[in-house]
Amino acid sequence: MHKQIMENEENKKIAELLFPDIHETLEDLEAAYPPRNLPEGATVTRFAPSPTGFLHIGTIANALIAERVAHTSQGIFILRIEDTDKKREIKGGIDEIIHNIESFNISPDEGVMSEEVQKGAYGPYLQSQRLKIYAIAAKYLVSQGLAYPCFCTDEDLKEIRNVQISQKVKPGYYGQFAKHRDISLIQIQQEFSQGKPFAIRIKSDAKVNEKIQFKDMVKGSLTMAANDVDFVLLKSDGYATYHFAHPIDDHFMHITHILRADEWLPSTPLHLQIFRYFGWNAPYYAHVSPVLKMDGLSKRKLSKRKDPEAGVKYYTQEGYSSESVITYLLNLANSNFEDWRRTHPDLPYSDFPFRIEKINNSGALFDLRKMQDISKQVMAQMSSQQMYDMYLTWAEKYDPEFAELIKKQKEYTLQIFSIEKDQQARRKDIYAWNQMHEYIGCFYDELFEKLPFNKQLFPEFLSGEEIKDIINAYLQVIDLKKPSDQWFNDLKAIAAKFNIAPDTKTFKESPAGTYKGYVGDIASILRVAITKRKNTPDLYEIMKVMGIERVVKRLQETKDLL
RNA sequence: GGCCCUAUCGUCUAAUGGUUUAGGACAUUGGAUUCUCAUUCCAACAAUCCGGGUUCGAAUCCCGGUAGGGUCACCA
Repeated sequence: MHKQIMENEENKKIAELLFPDIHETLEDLEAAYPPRNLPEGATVTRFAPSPTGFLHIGTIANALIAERVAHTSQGIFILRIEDTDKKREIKGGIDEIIHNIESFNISPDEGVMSEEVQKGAYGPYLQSQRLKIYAIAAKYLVSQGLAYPCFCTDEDLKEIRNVQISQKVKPGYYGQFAKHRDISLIQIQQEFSQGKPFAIRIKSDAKVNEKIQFKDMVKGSLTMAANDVDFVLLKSDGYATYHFAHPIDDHFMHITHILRADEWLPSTPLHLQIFRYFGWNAPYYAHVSPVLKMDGLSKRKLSKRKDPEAGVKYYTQEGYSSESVITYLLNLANSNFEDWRRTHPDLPYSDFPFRIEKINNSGALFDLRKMQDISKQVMAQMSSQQMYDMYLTWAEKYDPEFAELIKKQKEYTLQIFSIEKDQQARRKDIYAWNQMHEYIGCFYDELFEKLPFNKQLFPEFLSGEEIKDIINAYLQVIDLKKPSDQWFNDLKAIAAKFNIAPDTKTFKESPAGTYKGYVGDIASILRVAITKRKNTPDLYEIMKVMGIERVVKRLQETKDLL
């Protein structure tokens, strides 16, 4: 009993020696960050990326999930930046993260809003600015004998590891291998006098073969070995490790649900240990599997180095609309989203009742084809104005010349976007903005002139002279004010003059040689003449949008090329 | 290697011990419609990893195998 009291005294002295400038206590922190006043059932989630300069599509998926979980429960979604690894940090990384999640409509209610601005009463939200909080927490653990300073150098740790390898035991700083575990005040003072740097390690209380149980909202009930490693809490540079920052930040920010990547699952016992040491309630955990890719015969995570589609940049550059990416990711996370979308085509995705429990508990292969299909559907649903706005935003960055052109001819462009767009949807021709230039380029005279003219596109059974005659014949009757069926009758009439069948059926059912072709060939000639392309949307609508002057001009010019 | 997780058409998945001839979507193939193409519509193809057990009954529960994934840092 007497010994216990002496130890307690010694621990307090060690804490003072290690953290002489820290005078605040855990109670002060609790008072500074009181419980949130939220409606029953509201969840508080966070997205906590590191500013390493590369945003993975899976990271966006997790951000989206966290945002949906918070906002479908009237809760709060926080952006916290985990910038505790100074070596990997990249300049401008924070702004890039913010810019990216915003472009996917993922808006934090609280946290880091820009490099300079933070919002909310539970900050700071930049881990590099929370060092004092970590120190207060670490000092508490040391004073309780639950953590201790470790003066090991990299070489010391390497040596421990080598011994463990030769003895064929588990590597790590634990038990008998944790050489500073029972370091005394006097020893610490000695190390201190030599100016040695130190890290703070947890003093694990795990018993041999001890198991812990916890429930994960995605993976279900889990039994894992209790952590027996004296892992690092505070690095020698004063920054917290993830393992320490996570419980502390999420406790004082009153996060209710931890949504994070699957790879954290094995370290959850460490985090639970910390919550227990502080006597705090642990939050709910939900570990989300990563997006995978086939590599030869095995699956692996989408790789930053090998797979362009791993980066968010890929989608923004190619011009997948944010709605398309969100739809795909939501679909991957809650597979019933697809059905919901079909039955509620007009509702915003935010109305979808997202459920953590529905998240799949194993990784899915990324399917670009599926994504493209979704993207086509999303684009087909857009109004012409929406399409114009979104495309212009993209083009201004990635195709500035064309952006100028469509800005100058906004009304014309809107009309082009409305071709074959009835009440419900438009044609599903393209899935990304980078296909748009080629798709609609021929409408603009400036670009049309530059397009190569290819005689081969005309029906090969007609001579240049015959094609000229057909164009002339059409020029005589051209009238775009007629309804489309009458317009088409004109084409049939021309067909008749040139010994061409009025429809496919007649052509096919007549004996060989009766007709040279069918009315589609007439349309084809006009199509090629005014677009220089073989495949286009509805010819009649194209002509109407282009206007009679432009159509006549292009038909005239085509004759000169034959 | 230790610990953990996972296993249904090629891909994403549904089926919560009996509603099942295992459903849908993407992809693929064929057909119908259309002035081309794209659509749209119809159809076809196609799966419960293997072996045991529990049960009247198993994709579903249990055990073992196999395969894949994750993780074992003063990175996050």
